[in-house]
Amino acid sequence: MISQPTKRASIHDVARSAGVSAATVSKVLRGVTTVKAANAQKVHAAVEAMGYKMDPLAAGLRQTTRKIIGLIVPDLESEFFGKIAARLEILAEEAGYSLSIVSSHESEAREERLVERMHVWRVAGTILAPVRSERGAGTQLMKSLSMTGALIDRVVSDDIYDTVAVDNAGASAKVARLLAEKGHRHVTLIGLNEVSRNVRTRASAFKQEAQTICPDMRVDVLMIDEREDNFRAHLSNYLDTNYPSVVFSLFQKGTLIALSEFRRRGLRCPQDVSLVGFDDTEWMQVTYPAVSAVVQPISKLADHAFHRLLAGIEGQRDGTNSASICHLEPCSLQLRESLVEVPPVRPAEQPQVIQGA
Amino acid sequence: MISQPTKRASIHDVARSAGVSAATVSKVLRGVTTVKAANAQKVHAAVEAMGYKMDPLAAGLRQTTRKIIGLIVPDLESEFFGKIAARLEILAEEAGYSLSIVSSHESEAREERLVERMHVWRVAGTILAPVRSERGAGTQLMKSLSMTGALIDRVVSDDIYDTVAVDNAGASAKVARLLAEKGHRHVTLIGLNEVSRNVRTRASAFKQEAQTICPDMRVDVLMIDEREDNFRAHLSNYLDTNYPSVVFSLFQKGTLIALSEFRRRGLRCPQDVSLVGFDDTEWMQVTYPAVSAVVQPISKLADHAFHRLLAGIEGQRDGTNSASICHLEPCSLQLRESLVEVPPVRPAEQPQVIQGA
DNA sequence: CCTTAAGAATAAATCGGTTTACATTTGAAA
DNA sequence: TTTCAAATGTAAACCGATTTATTCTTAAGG
Repeated sequence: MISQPTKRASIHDVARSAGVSAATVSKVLRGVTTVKAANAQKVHAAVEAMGYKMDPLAAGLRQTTRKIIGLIVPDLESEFFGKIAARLEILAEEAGYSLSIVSSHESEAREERLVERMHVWRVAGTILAPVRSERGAGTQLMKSLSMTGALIDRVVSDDIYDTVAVDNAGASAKVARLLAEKGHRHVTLIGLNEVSRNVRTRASAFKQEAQTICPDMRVDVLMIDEREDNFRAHLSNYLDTNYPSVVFSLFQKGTLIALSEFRRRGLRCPQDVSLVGFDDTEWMQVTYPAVSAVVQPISKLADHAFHRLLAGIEGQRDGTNSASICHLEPCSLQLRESLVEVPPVRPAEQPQVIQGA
Repeated sequence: MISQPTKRASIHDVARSAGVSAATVSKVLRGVTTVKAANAQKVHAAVEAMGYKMDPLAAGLRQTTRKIIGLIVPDLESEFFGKIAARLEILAEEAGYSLSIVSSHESEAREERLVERMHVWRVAGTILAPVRSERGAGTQLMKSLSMTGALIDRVVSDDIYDTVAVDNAGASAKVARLLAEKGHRHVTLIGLNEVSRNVRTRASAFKQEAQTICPDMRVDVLMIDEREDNFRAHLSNYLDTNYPSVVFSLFQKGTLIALSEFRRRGLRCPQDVSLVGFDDTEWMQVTYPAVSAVVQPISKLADHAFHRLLAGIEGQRDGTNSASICHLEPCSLQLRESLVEVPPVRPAEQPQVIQGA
């Protein structure tokens, strides 16, 4: 709430003070070497003396793009995208860019507007984590505006942009093999039918792998279309008449709901039923039992996306225009107390697949 | 990865196409009324025809500040600051600004650099959530650069900037009164001695209120200086020889650790020991028992900070330079299963205060 | 019909840098 | 000492808008 009386120093003020031209100051500041050492010294002294800081936005005015990278995520509240943003911020700065973070708030319409915003801001490149998939409105607009970019997370592959995502299918298959090894023959997958394809991919990959390596494994899929609110009720209803030896939750909150539902109905975990979750988080190591989970390599995701984008930005005039790359980052499995060898066999129940409303 | 062949249309192109001057186009676009309707129509038609979008950064070049508001938070991974950022993003856009979100990654040195970045970006105002407090490096630099701003969250009051924070003391006192009412006479507070003063404020306010309204209440304070890793061990050690009727966790993760530690040692919650946490989150309603918690009014915090900042920006030339305002937003209490009336009295133990290493 | 003031439109300056095109030094070879 | 190329330096154009100072219209009043 203070009024700034003194006008900010410009590059011309520095030039005058140093006794050289503005062009020379510009060269010195950008590290161009064709400047006599004596003059460079004078410029540095002047800059120091008057505390000059150049305006990075004005600097980019003459270029076609500015030293800015755009990041569009579906939400900022989740740990996942928060970590992505935090990591990318560091990477961008190390590369001399500043990161402009915006959230589409899970709205495709907004996603489209944000893509346009990145365009008018003349960002050097945009990393888009689409609300739905690589076929959403945002990606389309990016293409039609010929923007440089990369896609991340809820994405499979694209003809134009490089894509970087977690290997959902591979991780699910790995869990399937693990559960089979541990003797589990009755698994329940729980998931939410979101706009994002991720959860569905996880489910189908699990089923396929299970089918292949262990045909006698019963796999129930509890996939709810509705809002989360009813999720617990559906699960509870299911557990009234079904007794899986292990539950594999395909989304983070489901893991928590399953754990608390076990407790509510007096099921001991892992003695009565094991639990594995997709997506690891801090609290899973402090619950009792600590929960086994698929760990998504969030930092690596960000690293890879960033390097793909940078390649796109810097190799702009690369005539080859090589085909886009589709990168899948493998997940690791964090084993904790909630998953054990299958308990002694109980009377077999009839296979059954519940498909939510 | 596509190269953009066609140069972007500028305001001059639009002017030429519409058969008027650039100045006229500028007026039409900014809604200045001294333009003949016929010309305005032509401009709009031309804009539409060539898909012109003005460059918001070039537009602000001539002004002393741009239509940008800066937001500096200590981290982006937490739900708390994620929600703050998400809310402010919406508010800023509604007011015609765009929000530039950056994270200081809990580093005061970085916080300082980010304040400087906001300055060179010539933002209209900056909302700073300091790493430490209003007396940190970032706030100091903001003052010495005469920047417009507002402080949020880890902050009490300031002579220059308006401050907006949660009423930590009030909430703690409210919990103290509630626990007293419910008959609890042995409470354990658990907290982490962070750089932020928040947790310490919560502890001392609780003690003071307890002292006042219920002098016979025993209040143990378990405040750990070290990293979180050892926290669980300290708590476990404490519970070996102490039997509080309720634990009040002063930070979110502590709530989870307490809950799981209860289970590990076979303490039934809430029958054997009640639990209340500071800072509510999604998972607390799905655990068993569901956890009672102090709900921080995150959105309101953001709303208030934003309106204070906007007042600062727009009332810039307000000669009165009214004293800064210190706003405390009250918290509510979400009662769930984990807190009950005090169980039948057990043999009294000797009062004791444990102060972590 | 002539003045004159308000109303509209615009050329040019400006913001703070970069880049270009050209001028001036410098230094080594002739 | 002369010559020419390489090394340095700079004025001016430029980026894409806004704003100012000025000119050109228009319309009311005498």
